[in-house]
Amino acid sequence: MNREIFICSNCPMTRTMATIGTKWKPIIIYALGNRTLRFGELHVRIDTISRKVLTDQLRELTEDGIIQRSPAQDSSRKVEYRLTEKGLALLPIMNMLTEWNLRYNESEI
Amino acid sequence: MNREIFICSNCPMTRTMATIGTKWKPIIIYALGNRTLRFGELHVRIDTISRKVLTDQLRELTEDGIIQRSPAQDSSRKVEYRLTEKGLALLPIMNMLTEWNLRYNESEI
DNA sequence: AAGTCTAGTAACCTTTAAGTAACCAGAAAA
DNA sequence: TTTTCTGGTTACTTAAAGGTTACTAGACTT
Repeated sequence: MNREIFICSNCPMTRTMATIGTKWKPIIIYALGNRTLRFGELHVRIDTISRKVLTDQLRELTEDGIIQRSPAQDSSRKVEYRLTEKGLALLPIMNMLTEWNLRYNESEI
Repeated sequence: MNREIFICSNCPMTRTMATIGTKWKPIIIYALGNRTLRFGELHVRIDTISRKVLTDQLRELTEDGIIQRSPAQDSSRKVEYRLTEKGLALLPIMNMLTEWNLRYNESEI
């Protein structure tokens, strides 16, 4: 009965990657930070993403409860996005990832 | 001169994702943890990955300095892998990610 | 010697996330 | 009225990560 072997096929890391492990979600989360931004503002900041993909990813992040979409206060056609509490809890982790990368992959000696 | 706009197309998060943002790397790092494992042991733990992809990703992680590959001490044909200091620095961040996921996506109320 | 183990490798295929281009409709501005 | 803005949507394509299958060679075991 060797059930002690750690099986990672459905381990916490695998499940976590299934939720946020796409190319653009971490970048969108990072770009939002603790600001509230309109679609267009996000698109300017992440200027290499297509509007299609940005739309798709924003919708998924909204459905997953990581960001919140609401009409902009000064306009009915503009919408704005911001991180929810759930999303904000991710931010420091994202920041730590970038610090790790800065330190280990980008520092010049 | 509006250079204050934060452009994320080559921001820290984008660069970080370029280095570790693939399907299997975070999972491999998590599965290794602070252990030293042989190829076959890793494969048992991540049992849904193909040997081809495991080999590929292990080689990239080795080239990136995140893991270290060395002959096993008790055998010349077996090789073992472990996280480097650089890789170990990632581990707590990975753990935090899974804790986040556990708390926000998997908790039953 | 034959069979098994070990960590791959090669050739090719599949999947799907991401990308391209064109279009849309309502609201707002000129 | 026309044009621009805004946040999409649609139809299709592309790229590449990941997967499948078969094979390899040396080391080890029977």
